[in-house]
Amino acid sequence: MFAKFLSLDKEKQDRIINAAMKEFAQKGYDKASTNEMVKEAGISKGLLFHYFQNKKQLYFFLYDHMTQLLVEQIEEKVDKEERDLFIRVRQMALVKLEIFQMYPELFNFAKSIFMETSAEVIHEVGQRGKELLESYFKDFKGDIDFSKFKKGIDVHKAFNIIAWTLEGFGFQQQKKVQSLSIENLDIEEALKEMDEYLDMLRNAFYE
Amino acid sequence: MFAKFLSLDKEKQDRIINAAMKEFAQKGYDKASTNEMVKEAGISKGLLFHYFQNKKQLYFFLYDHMTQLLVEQIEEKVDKEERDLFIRVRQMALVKLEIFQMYPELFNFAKSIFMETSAEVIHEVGQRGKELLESYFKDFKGDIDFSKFKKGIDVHKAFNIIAWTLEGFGFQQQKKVQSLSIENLDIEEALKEMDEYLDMLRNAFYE
DNA sequence: AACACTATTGACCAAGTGGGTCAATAGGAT
DNA sequence: ATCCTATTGACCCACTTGGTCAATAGTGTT
Repeated sequence: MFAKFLSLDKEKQDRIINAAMKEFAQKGYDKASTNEMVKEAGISKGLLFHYFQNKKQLYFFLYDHMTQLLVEQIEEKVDKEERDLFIRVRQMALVKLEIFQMYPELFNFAKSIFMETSAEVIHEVGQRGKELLESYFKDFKGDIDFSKFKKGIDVHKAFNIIAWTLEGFGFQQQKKVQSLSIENLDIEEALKEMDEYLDMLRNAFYE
Repeated sequence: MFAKFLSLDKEKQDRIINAAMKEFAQKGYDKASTNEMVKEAGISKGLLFHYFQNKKQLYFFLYDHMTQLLVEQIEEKVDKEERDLFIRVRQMALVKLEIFQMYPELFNFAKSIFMETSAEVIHEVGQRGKELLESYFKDFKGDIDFSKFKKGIDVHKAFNIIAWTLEGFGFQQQKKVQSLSIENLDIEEALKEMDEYLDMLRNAFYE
């Protein structure tokens, strides 16, 4: 169904994907403008509608395509046998970083889907989202080794603190990239800093 | 200049303020629709433009009015002599909670201002924002007692972890309020939970 | 050169929405 | 009755929307 689009050279594909995700993420389905997308992607209006029948089809193409990418990457790069929470969390962060470098708008797009209120798409979004996200989180909770935690620590709360810290750190880095122009963010440096945060939390929560 | 508006009964004022902040926060200045605002507030289009000359004036009224409220409340309820980081942070959280109960959209509105890109308002926003936010954060960093921290702890990072945890927790509670209908959130319960998070972090970082 | 075939453009369309206006009405006070 | 203000919502025109389509550019084959 998207054979024409998928046979484009990858660079152009990605330009279109990123432009569309950015617009949908910022404005929501209804207010997102296909005009803005084509301007940002540097293609003509006609071309976008040559590849995708209409706005809705484009939206769900992005949804499915990006979901697939996410699942693939997690499957490939996260070791499901690893039982240490911090190592698992770190692996997830690496996956996120890698994807972010290719599709900087993907996570904003994903977040925006949760907040979507448009009557046009909300039903179908609801349907597709359920299964996937559930299986994804069940996988993750899988079998973490909680015996390493100090006695008396509420592991659920500890997990939240770790997640929120990573989220906050990620957001901070994202803003840094946006302000300091293009990809001259020192990734090594950022990872080192992230590890320092994780070390602090490991010392705080592990025996 | 806004005498007419300010002499309205407070309930109606707040309905209008909340509706406008919500719309601006969700869509950004340009795409925010005054039609949506009046629909949400339950007033007529004409009335809104009876109180405010135009959209821009409304926007900056909200900006100034909410800034003032925030500063007042912090001035009143945060003890500047208190040198313990956790106590100070908790006081700030209480201020935030109180404001949130009256203006649930205020913090979303504030966040949206930072991301505003509209040519119409961006310059003036930039100008007003600077002074205020700077003085606000200088005040806060004021003179916290860092001697209570464990040796070897990076206090800057510790502060970030605390801030991100509070942010994450706050966001979680906000979502809970939105989904579980109106104000039947148990505030006592929420505060207790927040204190448990703060206790965990105090144990982690203090000697 | 001539032809075929696809990729790509952008002017164009009808429908809808935007901010803002204003004559008309409702309500209350005197 | 009269005056004054608060409030309404139909209306205006400019602009944007998703989507179309005839025309053009580009590429390869003969």
